[in-house]
Amino acid sequence: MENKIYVDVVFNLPIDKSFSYSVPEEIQDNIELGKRVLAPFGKRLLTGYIVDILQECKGDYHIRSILDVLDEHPIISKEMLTLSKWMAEYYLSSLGEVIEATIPPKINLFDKCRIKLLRYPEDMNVMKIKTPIQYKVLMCLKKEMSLSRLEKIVGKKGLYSALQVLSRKGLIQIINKSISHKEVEPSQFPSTPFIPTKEQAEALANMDKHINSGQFGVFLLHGITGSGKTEVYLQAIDKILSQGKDAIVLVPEISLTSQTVARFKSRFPNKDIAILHSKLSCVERYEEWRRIYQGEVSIVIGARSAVFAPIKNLGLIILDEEHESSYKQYDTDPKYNAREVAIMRAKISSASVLLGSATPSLESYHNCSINKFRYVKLPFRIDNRRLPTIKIVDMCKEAKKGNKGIFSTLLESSIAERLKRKEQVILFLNRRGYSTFIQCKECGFTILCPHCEITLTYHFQDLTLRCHYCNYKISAPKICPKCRGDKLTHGGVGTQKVEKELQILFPKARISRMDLDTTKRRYSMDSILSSFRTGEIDILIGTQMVAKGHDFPKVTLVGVVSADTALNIPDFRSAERTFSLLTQVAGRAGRGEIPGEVIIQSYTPKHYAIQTAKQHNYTTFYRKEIQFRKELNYPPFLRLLNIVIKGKDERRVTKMAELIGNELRTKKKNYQSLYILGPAPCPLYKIRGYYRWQIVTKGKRTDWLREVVKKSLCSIKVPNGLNISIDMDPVGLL
DNA sequence: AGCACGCCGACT
DNA sequence: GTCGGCGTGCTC
Repeated sequence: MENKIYVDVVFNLPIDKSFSYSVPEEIQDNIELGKRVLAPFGKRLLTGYIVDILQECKGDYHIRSILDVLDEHPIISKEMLTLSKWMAEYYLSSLGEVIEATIPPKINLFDKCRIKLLRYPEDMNVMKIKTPIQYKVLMCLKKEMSLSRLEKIVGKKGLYSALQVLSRKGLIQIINKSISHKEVEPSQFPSTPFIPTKEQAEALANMDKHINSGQFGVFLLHGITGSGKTEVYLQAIDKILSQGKDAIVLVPEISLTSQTVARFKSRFPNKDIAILHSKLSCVERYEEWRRIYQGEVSIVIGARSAVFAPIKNLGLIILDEEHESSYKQYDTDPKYNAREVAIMRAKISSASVLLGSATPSLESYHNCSINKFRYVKLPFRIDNRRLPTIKIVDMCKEAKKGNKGIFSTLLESSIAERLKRKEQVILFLNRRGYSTFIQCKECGFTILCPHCEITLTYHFQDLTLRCHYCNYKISAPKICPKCRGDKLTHGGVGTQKVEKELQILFPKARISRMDLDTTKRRYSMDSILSSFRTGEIDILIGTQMVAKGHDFPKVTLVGVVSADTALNIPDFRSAERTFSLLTQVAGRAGRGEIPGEVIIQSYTPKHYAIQTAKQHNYTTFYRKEIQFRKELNYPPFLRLLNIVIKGKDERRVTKMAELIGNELRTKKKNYQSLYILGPAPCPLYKIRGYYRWQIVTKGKRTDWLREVVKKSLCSIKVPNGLNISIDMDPVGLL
């Protein structure tokens, strides 16, 4: 006598709940955690994921039965399910949505879920075909048909129950050709001889002990630009592979995958490598995922979402440029950070994490200082090549000299010099002109919020300056509060403008621009980069994307058109971003034989982020920055959770924001060290007709933050036309 | 998220 | 009279 079995199922819906179903006896043997099921949900038929198996079912609701199990083998492993549950809780997302984010998109479309007609009833009455839909299904089915096709013909209404009844009567069969599952023997990998430098060897020896022990551990590899971090990655992976384990390598940008893959392939020629990122087509992505799932692959290289690669025996996750904000997903739920997820995944799977950066995030470096992470340093460049010399041009002085253009005389003459010598130039520009800050052209002063120390944003409707964290408001001054000068200007120059002016100054130079606009096409970035590498371009103008990881030996000059754009972004991380950006771009210069030179233009040349970048001094920058974070209660000392209210009707948005703000403030009394800032307009408070306000919550403990926010939001009904999104550990810049 | 129920305005 | 707007509430 078999016991009845129930399953808890979650769906890809914004519902923070699982639903219990009974399981028909015929498919009870097929039930397993992490498999997909076809289940009736209201009037709909949905694909859900088994997250629990129960012997009995309590609850006074009417229990329905699942229709079918869609997988032969679990699509979500036990470890991935544990990880998903943690993510759902931590990022305040529904489990179903998290699970859906961890598998390739539209995977359900690849299901060959088909309906087969077994026999046609001679007499409808004998078979008790009662409902019209059952009749319709039988009439439509010739021999075999996909479920989606059938749905199109007969409609969704009542289809699931009709199918259920018909399959019970043995008239039809529901077939799934699902993903198969191969167990593969981990093969021994012959290691290729490679001689690491003294520093690299030391770094590796440090890690080896822990990697060999097969225990969870996080390493921060702090290697200055050009110190050969990639070689350390390769060595670490070699170690992991020789243990029969597999590795995931995360890179911050899709553009970096192809060159990383090339490097890894030449190093591990007889290993299969999979690539995962969002610019792959659905089919390609699914195919790569399938290869990993079936154990054909030992190394996965990819962007953020590759952290979910279905690797079976995970040994190591590498995050290159771990400080990059692109590891944080901020547009769709769950708003996860691949760095945190990687660490959690490694913990669950007893694997290691290797975070690499020339400019570690404050959080990671701080974690080293409290011994949560292990710190490993590569302090020298390969072949002891010198770091480029950095010159800072004070643009205030430049303006006083009467130079009103974008380029200082030094930068202009330096460019001319390189052109004459047939060397290459990169001009870097952080085009974030949107943050309409006001800066004094005479003394470089920007007005900061007295409470939050972030740049105030100019609102032209009511001529005010506002803090978008706490909504501190003053009317926009006409003269500089510091030097009494009257040359207050709006910051922000675009790449197009730079290109135009440059073309006028140097009509013969071959200039190319690389930013979001010119790289939208799939391989356009690769083609721009390769023509720059082969010397078809003299000057490359670009945004952040030129700063990252590329190796151009012929580049001897890097110009930063304006270091202030990044510095004046209204965000508490603006100094950190400026420091790392300047360090990264500077790292592009002098990678060949000829030493490089960097010229940084700024109206605030004395700022510590710019000064420490000039001196290549991370430690000093860290000390100053961590002190600032401590004084103003910013991460890593307090944690942030951001609530964004979005809608087309501005008044309704602000009203809702106030309502939530009040609710939070009444609820926060039960908790210690909790701060509610705002509501205030978002830095980009109007996008495509939508108004956005935010409430920044700060607290010592993330669980309390989540609890307060959860409780406050569940007592508020969100009306139509308004959207509320929650962002744990936001990286800012919405 | 969908989908239905439900309760008020302008139409054949 | 009803067609249809979208507010509210539920889905095992």
